[in-house]
Amino acid sequence: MTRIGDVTPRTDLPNDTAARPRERTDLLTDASTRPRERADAARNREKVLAAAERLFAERRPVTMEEIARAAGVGRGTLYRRYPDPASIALALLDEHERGLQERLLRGDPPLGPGAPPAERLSAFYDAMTELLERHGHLVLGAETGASRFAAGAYGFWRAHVRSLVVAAGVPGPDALADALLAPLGPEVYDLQRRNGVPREEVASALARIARAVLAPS
Amino acid sequence: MTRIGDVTPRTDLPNDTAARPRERTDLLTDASTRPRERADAARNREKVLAAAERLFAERRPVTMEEIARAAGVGRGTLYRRYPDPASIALALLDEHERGLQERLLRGDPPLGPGAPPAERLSAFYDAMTELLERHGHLVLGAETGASRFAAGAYGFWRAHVRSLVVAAGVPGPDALADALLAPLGPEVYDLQRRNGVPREEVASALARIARAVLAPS
DNA sequence: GCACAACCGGACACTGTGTCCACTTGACTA
DNA sequence: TAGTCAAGTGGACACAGTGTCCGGTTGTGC
Repeated sequence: MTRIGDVTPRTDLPNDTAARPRERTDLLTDASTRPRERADAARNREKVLAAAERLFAERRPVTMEEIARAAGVGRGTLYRRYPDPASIALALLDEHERGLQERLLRGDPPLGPGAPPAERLSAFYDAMTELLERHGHLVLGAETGASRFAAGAYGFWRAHVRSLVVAAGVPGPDALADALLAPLGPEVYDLQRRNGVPREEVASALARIARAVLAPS
Repeated sequence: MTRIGDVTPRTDLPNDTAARPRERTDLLTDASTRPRERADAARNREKVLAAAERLFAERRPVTMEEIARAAGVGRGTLYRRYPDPASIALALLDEHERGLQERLLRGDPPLGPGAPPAERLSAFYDAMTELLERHGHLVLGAETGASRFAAGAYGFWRAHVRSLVVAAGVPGPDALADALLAPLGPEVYDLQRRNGVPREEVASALARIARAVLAPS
């Protein structure tokens, strides 16, 4: 199956992913050949993103209509770029996830290559809880429920965790990868924080799982 | 906090829970004092439940309108009993979950009391995957996303798992309980099955986690 | 067989969706 | 600097689903 080396930080498009989700030709044409974005379009994209960031931070769910209104933009304009609110949250989230993905592939241990699998998984958990802490509202907006698995990022996280399971010599990596990723679902993290469990405690519970499952017996 | 002994299999109403979610007085009046259900009402409830069972099995999401139409019943009638499709799925799911809860509390080991915590958790995972296998469509209809935690059953599962963590002497039971329950989210299980992982493999991956985390070091 | 409470179900007002298209704007050319 | 026209804009529209309301109907207990 998929090996970690096969996976690029962003499996779909080089950039502007969610902004042009319907133009499948983007998969073939690179940024230099397609006409550059017009000034009014860029201006509106900024307005939309800023308004959406604000709305996601204050409540859920956020509707396309609300975003359009808050951004002072027509509904047609919004739909031109984004098919739904989740894809807008995803666009906002994109660079944060990308940074972490970069660190996983080429950063220093224990997050990056070099450390034992149990330590790498533990560090991954820690980094993910930090990302959830900082941008949880966006993750909840973008990757809720089953749509979480459809988002490009999940495939990356999964390939990473799976490779760690394999490296640790633990059998059944396919089933384990999803199981080990499940506690990072935004709803779960949100529940724990709401129940008064601090981020550090969540991270250390996950570290315990990581070490128990992947540590050499 | 909550100890396992405090929790009854169904934390809310004695029966007919979802059927009368708005009549808060039911919390005080017992079944014998309230007027018994009329024949036509009972007939319609059967029709609604049967239609909903069928609809949930074949696709999602299921709307109130569809259920009403399929059951040959007016929308007002449907809303009289159930506030939304999830509560209908919950009503259908209720007895299955209740049976498992009973076995956890008073059944034979390793599911019931008596076995070591790691084995009990492992058996719980196994039973839950079987429930998901059999009634996954209902669980997906009833306990998707964050609403899963709001459902009464989640509190029960959580109290059970937490007590096992405590019994095993593992620190941080509050954070661990939710983390250990996360892989049983219906979306996660559904994803794994769709990816071709058989139920047995999911169960054995979870068993591995259970033993690694709770086994005496 | 009567009275009345429980129940029924369609109509209504409302929110949000996604598409469409006549109009406007701005980038490029001559 | 003006002209051209594709790209971009935004409001109107048709639609789907929600949740409530209330006049009419049906059972149950007396």
